[in-house]
Amino acid sequence: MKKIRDTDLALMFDRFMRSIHFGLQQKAGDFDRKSVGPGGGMLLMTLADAGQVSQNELSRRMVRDKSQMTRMIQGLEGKGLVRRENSTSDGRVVMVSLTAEGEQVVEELLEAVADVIGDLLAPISANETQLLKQLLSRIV
Amino acid sequence: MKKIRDTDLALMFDRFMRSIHFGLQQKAGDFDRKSVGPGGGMLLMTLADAGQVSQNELSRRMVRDKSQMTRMIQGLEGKGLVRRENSTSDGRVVMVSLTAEGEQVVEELLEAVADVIGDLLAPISANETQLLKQLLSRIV
DNA sequence: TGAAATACGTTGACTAAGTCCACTAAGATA
DNA sequence: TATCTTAGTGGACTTAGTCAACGTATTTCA
Repeated sequence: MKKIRDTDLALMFDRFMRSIHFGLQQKAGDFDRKSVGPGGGMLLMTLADAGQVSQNELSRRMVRDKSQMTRMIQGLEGKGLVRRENSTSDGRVVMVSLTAEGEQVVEELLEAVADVIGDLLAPISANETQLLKQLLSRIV
Repeated sequence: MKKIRDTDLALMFDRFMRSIHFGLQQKAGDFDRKSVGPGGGMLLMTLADAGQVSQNELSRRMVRDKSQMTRMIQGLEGKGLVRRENSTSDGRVVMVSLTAEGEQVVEELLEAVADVIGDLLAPISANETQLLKQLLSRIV
């Protein structure tokens, strides 16, 4: 059996992510009514996970440039999926959260993603999946 | 403890990959003499892993559009890092492989990536890392 | 307290990545 | 041979990512 180097993780992770995007794209018509795209989808999912957070925190979590955050959020705001509010405690920060419609879109999105990931995870057992998630959660 | 959903894997994987890119960027000056960038780097690493393969196989492995493959490869060929040769058995296919210089660049790149990934994997043990790699290799 | 440093977000300008379609040429099918 | 499929190329376009400059709000600390 071929030895797996740590660096192969990069290739494997990349491939896994791309497979998700690819799988989603195939069924994008089913749920991407608002055409949020991959980037917007990730942002919505992050918000679903994080609740109301500052843009700064978002860009930290998603490891994206703050300028990119601004623009992604503006796009989703225009579609009525997220809400921006000035923080009451710090005049510099803008808090972002999902609107009701955003919640609904994210729900459909999560369903589709779960579907695709489910297929990808088929080769390993439920226990192993659990283990994988635990390991990853400790890393990131 | 918060339940981790399967869909969170997407967020975690994405984040991990971005952390790698970010980490590499910090030290890009040390090894990216040819400025291959993230995309070129992934391609070189894939080639290092695969040996001589067709473009088609490459685009399958890397889950990227074939037209994108063409252009990425042209870029690296121009830098003298990869070689393109017509297949002797099938006139349609182009076989791609690393040049000697490409081998050297990829070696430095792998070292840098190993370094960054090593840092990221710090929170888990060597055994757990091994486990993680085994699980992933069965998935992708 | 007030000046300097720092932090959050926005914008502009640019480069890289990804998508989609049409097209050529070689192979496969029948 | 006529037709279908497959590998790769190129064009045109959209999205993503980078980098620096700027405005405004908050800390820091002399």
